[in-house]
Amino acid sequence: MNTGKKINYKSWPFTEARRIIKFVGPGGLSREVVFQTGFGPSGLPHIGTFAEVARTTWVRRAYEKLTGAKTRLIAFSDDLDGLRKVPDNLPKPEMLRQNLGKPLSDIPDPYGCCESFSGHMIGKLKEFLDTFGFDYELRSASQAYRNGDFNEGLKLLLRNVDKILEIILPTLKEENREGWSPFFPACESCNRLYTTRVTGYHPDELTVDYVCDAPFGEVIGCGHQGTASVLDGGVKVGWKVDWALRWFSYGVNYEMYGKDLIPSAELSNKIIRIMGGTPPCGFFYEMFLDENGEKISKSRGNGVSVEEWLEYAPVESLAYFIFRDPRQAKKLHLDMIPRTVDEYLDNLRRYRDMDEVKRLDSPLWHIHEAGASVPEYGSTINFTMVNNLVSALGNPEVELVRGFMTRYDTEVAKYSEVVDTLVKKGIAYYNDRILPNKKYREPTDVEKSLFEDLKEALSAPGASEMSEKELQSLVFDIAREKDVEPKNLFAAIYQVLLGQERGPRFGTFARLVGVQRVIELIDERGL
RNA sequence: GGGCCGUUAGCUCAGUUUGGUAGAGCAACGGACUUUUAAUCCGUAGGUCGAAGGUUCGACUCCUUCACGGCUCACCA
Repeated sequence: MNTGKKINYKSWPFTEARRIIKFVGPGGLSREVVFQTGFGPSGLPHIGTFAEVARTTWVRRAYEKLTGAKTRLIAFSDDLDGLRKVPDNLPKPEMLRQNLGKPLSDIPDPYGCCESFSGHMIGKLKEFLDTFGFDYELRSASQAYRNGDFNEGLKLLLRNVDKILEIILPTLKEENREGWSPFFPACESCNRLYTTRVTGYHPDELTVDYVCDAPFGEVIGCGHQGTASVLDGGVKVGWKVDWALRWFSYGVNYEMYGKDLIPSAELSNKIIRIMGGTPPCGFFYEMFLDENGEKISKSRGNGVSVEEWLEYAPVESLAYFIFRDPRQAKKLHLDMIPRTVDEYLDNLRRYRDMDEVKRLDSPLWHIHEAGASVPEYGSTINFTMVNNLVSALGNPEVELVRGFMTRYDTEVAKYSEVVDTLVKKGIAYYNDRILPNKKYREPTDVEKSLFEDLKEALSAPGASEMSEKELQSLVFDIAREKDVEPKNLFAAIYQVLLGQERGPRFGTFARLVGVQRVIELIDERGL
């Protein structure tokens, strides 16, 4: 894989890959590079989850392409975090309320199907990621801590707790500094994490003393006093320290994060240095915004979910959208789906004629498994056209739409896979987003009589055998007979019969849906 | 208060790494197909590249300052 080495591919995953190459140094190329991405399992996976794994994967593939080196992607779930508040979109809120402050991995599954709360969420995450064919190793905090994966790092943290406090405390509000500890012991009596306070450190014994008496939301500590080992899951460490611990223990070389985590990443960098480790190559990305430019938040329900997007458009289009410059905040809303899909299809058409060098900088190369699975597409059919067509046909079957398109472009059959998805999604989009906004105009008196003429002509013997051309000229004849500009009658057909400003060529349309259907449309409007 | 991003055509964005008098798509407008209407083709118009200063023979591009819009952080991962 040396062919690409001298070429400066400029798409951002390659820019990132070059950063990693520089970062690991000449000796690093022979070692496996570890990419990481982390998730909080307190909720269901969402678009940010998708974006983070996708982007990390793109950089990973670019790095592999440039170096031929081996890589791994660790997907890490923070299931040892305590439940901080009861999510309002989950069942059994009362049960969850009673478990506030306990590790997510030790709380029953509110859906009742998995072994724990976090088990359910991790299962969903896995399902979600597998849908898109991502390659990753799933790990969880509960396993990692309890298996002792982090023990070496935890020892170092305890031995250097003074230095860590020195770094973290100045970043806290005055009133929170007193008594703050990077360690959260799980109370051996009530199993809560956030109600314990560390009262003493014992680096030689590898333990901490604690008392479980702190208030946490609606709950308060049980009053238990004890000593916990920092090893094997006896304590969990606080967020920024946790991040450093993971980097240290797994030898993470690359991780992406939202820009809200920049300060956290800086602190974690300092902490891992105290531990004697090397911080990974970090990359922050901008947030997703809704149509009003506000940050997308699941709890507020603004913006778009992955599920919604996939209902109306193929997954490739979402990947295509997310691919664009991660350093630029992106507005994400459903109304931009048609444009995004069309742009994606445009790229697909152009991809065929690109040389290898250009292809590597195409978003399609990246989003389709490093160029391994870019579909062929040469038709001019796009999402906008499908939408117009579906709209004109009035919620048709997939078959009917395909038939219509074949008339327009005989090539369509060659790309049936792409086109069929397009049509299916287009129909869903039409039903949910266009149909509710249709406006049927009442016809004028003149138009009424024109429609009557049209209906009469279409009902005449032999009309059902008319060709597209004959049907088309029928409209002209009828209009001219009454001294009406033909274009006005066409406009009336779209606005009165179909409830839209524009539409397909009448002859083709009538031929496909059948003369009888046109008559029905006229009848339906009470003409 | 700290950090960050953005500002280029009506809209959505390329172009900035490696300086050489601005591009695409859509929208608009005009035309062609002896019938403008899912379309296609040809063409036209549209930008003091947020502002000012600096470096340079030359700046959208590099440097400095500022303005505007927005995001984010202070233990919540």
